[in-house]
Amino acid sequence: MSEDNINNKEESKPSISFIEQFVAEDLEGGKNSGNVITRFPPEPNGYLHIGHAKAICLDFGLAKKYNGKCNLRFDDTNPVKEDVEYVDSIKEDIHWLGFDWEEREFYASDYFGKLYDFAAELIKRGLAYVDDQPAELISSQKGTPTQPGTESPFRNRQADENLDLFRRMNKGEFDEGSRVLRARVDMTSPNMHLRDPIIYRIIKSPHHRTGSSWKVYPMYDFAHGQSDYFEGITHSLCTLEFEVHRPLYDWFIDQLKTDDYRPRQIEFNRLNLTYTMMSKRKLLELVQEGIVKGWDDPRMPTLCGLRRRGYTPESIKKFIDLIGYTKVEAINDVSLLEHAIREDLNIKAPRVFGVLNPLKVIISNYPEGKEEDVELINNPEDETMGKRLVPFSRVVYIEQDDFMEIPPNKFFRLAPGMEVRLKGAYIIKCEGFKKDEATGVIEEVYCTYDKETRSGGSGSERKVKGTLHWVSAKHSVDAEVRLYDRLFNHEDPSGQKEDDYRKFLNPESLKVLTGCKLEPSLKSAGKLEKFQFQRLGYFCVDTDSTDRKLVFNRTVQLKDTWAKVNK
RNA sequence: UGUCCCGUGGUGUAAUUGGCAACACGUCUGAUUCUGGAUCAGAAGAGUUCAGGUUCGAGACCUGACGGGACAACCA
Repeated sequence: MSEDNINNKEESKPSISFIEQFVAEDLEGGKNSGNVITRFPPEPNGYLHIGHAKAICLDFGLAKKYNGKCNLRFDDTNPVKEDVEYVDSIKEDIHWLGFDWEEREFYASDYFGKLYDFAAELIKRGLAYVDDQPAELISSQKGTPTQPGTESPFRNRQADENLDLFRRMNKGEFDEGSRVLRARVDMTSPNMHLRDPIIYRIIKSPHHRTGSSWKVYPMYDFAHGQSDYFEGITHSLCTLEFEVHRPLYDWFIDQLKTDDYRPRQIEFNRLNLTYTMMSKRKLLELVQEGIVKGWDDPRMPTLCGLRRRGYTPESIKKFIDLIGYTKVEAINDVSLLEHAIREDLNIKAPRVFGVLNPLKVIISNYPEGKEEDVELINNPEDETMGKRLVPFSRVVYIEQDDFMEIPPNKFFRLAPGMEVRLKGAYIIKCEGFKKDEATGVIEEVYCTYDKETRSGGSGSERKVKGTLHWVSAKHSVDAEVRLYDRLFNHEDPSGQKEDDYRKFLNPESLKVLTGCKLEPSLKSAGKLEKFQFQRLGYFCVDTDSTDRKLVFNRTVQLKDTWAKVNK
């Protein structure tokens, strides 16, 4: 192999997605004067979820990489479903992810005037007509994917009359549903979207931005492509289901454009995650039916839910980077998302002691009333995070799981006669325990400690098989800890034809633990602050937490090879 | 009985545009560890849905099957 080849291998760039390849080609071809302008176009009718994050990362990320701009545009063409509540949450979530649209905050409703004029122009050119038929009739005349449609009796209405009716529709002279404006394309097209699509309908509810100045509203298909055109979008990135809409968008732009410029639409696969679902409608049902506690319930795949769960924007972006953009409809394993958050928090989260299911351990030869501070490293992955002092005393709590009366093989924890290290403190030996014979519950464990084995001390070299986390009973703070598991116990809960997704709800998706014992330093933790509870997982302070009642959420468990062995 | 899109280890993606399939997650070993975490070393696992064709050479190109998906809201 020549030296050149070796160098090439070492320098080989990470591959870019097919979308980015198209963009790069356009740039090389001198299209759009070398500009890249994208847009993220949410409808303000729900909260953003991780699937939207995939689009956001693409739209904003690509623009940034190619020195372009990305607009935020709310597709607010349906006043009956949309609300400012959603506008605000969407903006917050995009910022949280770390993207910014500067002053370019647009609304499809900004273009209602232009869109109306364009529709009027289409009428004048004989390319649009007012249809007086009811919805069911129009629908039945559309035909089916395998059968051509039939033409409306109003299809050949004269332009003057169409124009007059369209104006009067907008003045509120007609009832909702009584008339629509349709584009005059081709009722026999194999593409259903081209069969004289409805482009305007009468809606009399007020709009969150334009109030009641309009009585007629453009359909999404009539607003979206043209909005891109008005904004000078060069690359219009969207999900696969809009592929069949593209010919329609092109048809509109053909009527509208005055030069060579036109936005290039590129479709990619939407994000699917195992054991959850992304349908906004179904997520709304979970909220409305009280199955979850709100849009920001930590079990939700919404960005606010993930944020409250303890996910970082970096971990979400890393995950999205890992899964890539293709045209294959894929379902991604949540374990990859979990890997991303573990990897991020491993570096960032300070380690602390928290005992979820406390078991009292009495160290009988440790002087009563004595207490001492032991020093612990905050994060072995990052020395700059320093050390802290944790109080130790005669009575400590350990995890119930860390003691067994009759241990199986390879149980490196506490059991009668066995020794174990209390991390950062001493080696202790189990001398006995107290058990409620009726229930079989272990109530207390009695140990002795080896004074010489204090961590960092002269006798600390001695090895024992297990190391446990612990909390001094006297100094511990109580907390509620919420353990989350997947919301559904089916990989694809909403993809089952026969069964409603509700059938697959995991009854154990939330377990609330009270009386958990935490080390005292946690008392002052701020909301959403993240920690690794050593040997257990990553946790963050819930937004419900107060000074009087600490509440933590478990973001994700640590990998647990013992649990696997134990199976 | 249509039109459009897609088929690469268990999962998600690569393959310098035609030169004998790479990475990540997961899985399994082992080392190490005062977290059964992290880290380190290693392993197993696909011959690219199938059948033809073009070519010296195909995961890439062509044809045809097969399989999956999208499209029939006055939703977006």
